Order: sequence, then structure tokens, then C-alpha cells
Amino acid sequence: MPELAEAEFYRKRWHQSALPSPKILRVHTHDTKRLFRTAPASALRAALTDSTFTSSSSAAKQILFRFTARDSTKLWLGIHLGMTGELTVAPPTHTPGKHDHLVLFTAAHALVFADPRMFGRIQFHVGSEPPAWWTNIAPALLSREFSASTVAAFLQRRARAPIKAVLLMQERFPGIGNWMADEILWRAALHPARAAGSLTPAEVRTLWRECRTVARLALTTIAGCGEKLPPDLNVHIPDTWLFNHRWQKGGRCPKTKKPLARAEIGGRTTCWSPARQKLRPKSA
DNA sequence: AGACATGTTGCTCA
DNA sequence: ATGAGCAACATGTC
Repeated sequence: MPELAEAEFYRKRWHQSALPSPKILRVHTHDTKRLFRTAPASALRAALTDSTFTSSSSAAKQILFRFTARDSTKLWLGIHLGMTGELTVAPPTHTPGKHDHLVLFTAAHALVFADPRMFGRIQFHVGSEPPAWWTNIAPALLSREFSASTVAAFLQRRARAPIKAVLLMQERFPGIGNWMADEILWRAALHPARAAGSLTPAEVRTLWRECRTVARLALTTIAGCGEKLPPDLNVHIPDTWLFNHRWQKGGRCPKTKKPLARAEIGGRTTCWSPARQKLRPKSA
């Protein structure tokens, strides 16, 4: 389920387990074609073995783990979880399963990247400077650079596409995925099929604000505050969000209590509240 | 059995 | 050249 906040959740999970015992003793890889399409698995195994975990970050849907090799070379491991990727922690005796495509063994743990559908991606870089695949990620939703005017300009450029499709474009809305996009549009009271260019300046500003609010709420709710992690995903989402109702049969809008609608918009299944999100902008 | 899945990419057409 | 739409990727679940 990896969008922005889930990526951060999984990053913390690996980070907390790796930190006390940071030496990588052994590296296991499984699929070496699809997931490692930009990073040869053999080179990655050779470089990471006997390296030391140092730090980690997440940005958008991507997770970065930094290591230092024995000769003090810096190593950058990038993981994109795709649709079904997960980072878990197992005992050091863990026997990798069918979908465990990358496993890092320390003295205390096995750090497991599992991805049944293999839509994820593993990237790897050696060198003192951060790689382009990390630095090229668009400015975060919660950064200053993600401004209302930047959003407005982007919506103009994508004027004829449905706003739902535009919110999924990582080049401007890094980390937003299907559920976040629906949550944002629902809070902003904007119909997902509205053409991006049809939004009034006030609507654009509301959309911008709700992008930031949902990003902030998702991060604190799902990835937890500080270093305290919720035990599982999905447990702490309040019923006041659209999230808990969007896939339910006969689901109702938590604000209007009216039935939710579902249709394919922008190539993805979309859920919205017709009583709240109108196709035509309200006439003034 | 068949529909569907919280993502990206590469192709076609306008 | 740029943007919009869609099939493809690979596998599991309801």
C-alpha cells in the first residue's frame, strides 16, 4: 500500500532494526531482472556485503538507505515499493521466501524487501554525491517550494486532464497515490473528473492546502510521530477520513452520510462523494 | 471464473 | 514538441 506515508513507515521499520546492529553480513537477492533493472544485483550484493548502515530518508514514494563500505566508499540503496512492496524485519535465521527479493542480514535481524507483483524498483549508486534518481524527486508537498502558484501553473499546463489524473503526477505531486488523491479531492470538495484547467483560483488554493494537510495527517497517523511506530498499517485511520469508507460496499461519505460513488477516472478507480463533490463548479 | 488491486512506463495519437 | 489516454508489466485476493 505504499504512498508517501507508507514509504516513511517502512523506512522507519528497517531503520530502527538496522541501527543497533548496522553491519551487513550477507545479502540475498531473488528476482534479478525486473526489480533490479537499473541496478545489477550481483554488484549490489558485492558492494553491500560487509558494509555498514548509516542513515535513511524517504521522499515521495521512494526510500533511501545509506551505507558505508569497508573502504569508506558511500553506498546509496534506493527502494521504490511499487504497488505491493513491503519492508519487514525477521530474525537473522530467516529463510527468504518466494517474494523476498532483497534481504540484508545483520547479526540481529533480516531486513526483508518483499514484493509479489514486482512493480517496485531497486536502485543503487556508489559515490560521495547523491545520485540523480534521488535528487531529481520533485519538491515535497510539505516544503516551501511546493507553493500554490507552482500548483496553479502545473494545472494550467495539464488543463484538459481530469484533476484526479493530475494529482497522480509525481513530477509535481510527489508521493500522492490513488487513496491520497481521492482523500484530497474529497476534502477540497472537488469532483475528480473536473478538468484541471477549470478550477478557479480559490479552488486551486484549497486543493493546494488539502494536499499539504493530507500529507501531514497521513505522515503523523500512519508513520507515527518521532520514532514511535504503530504496529501495523491501517489501524489508526480515523473514520472521519474517506479512507475507511472508499472500498466498502454501500460506503457512505463521513461528512454528508450520503452514498459514495465509484468510477474509473484518469485510468484509476476513483471514489468520491457526489453530494459534496459536484462536476460543475458552484455558480457564484 | 472473473474482476480488481494504494504504481510506473512506454507507446500512440492528436 | 507537448499532452492525453491506454496497454503492459506479474501475481495475489475476493
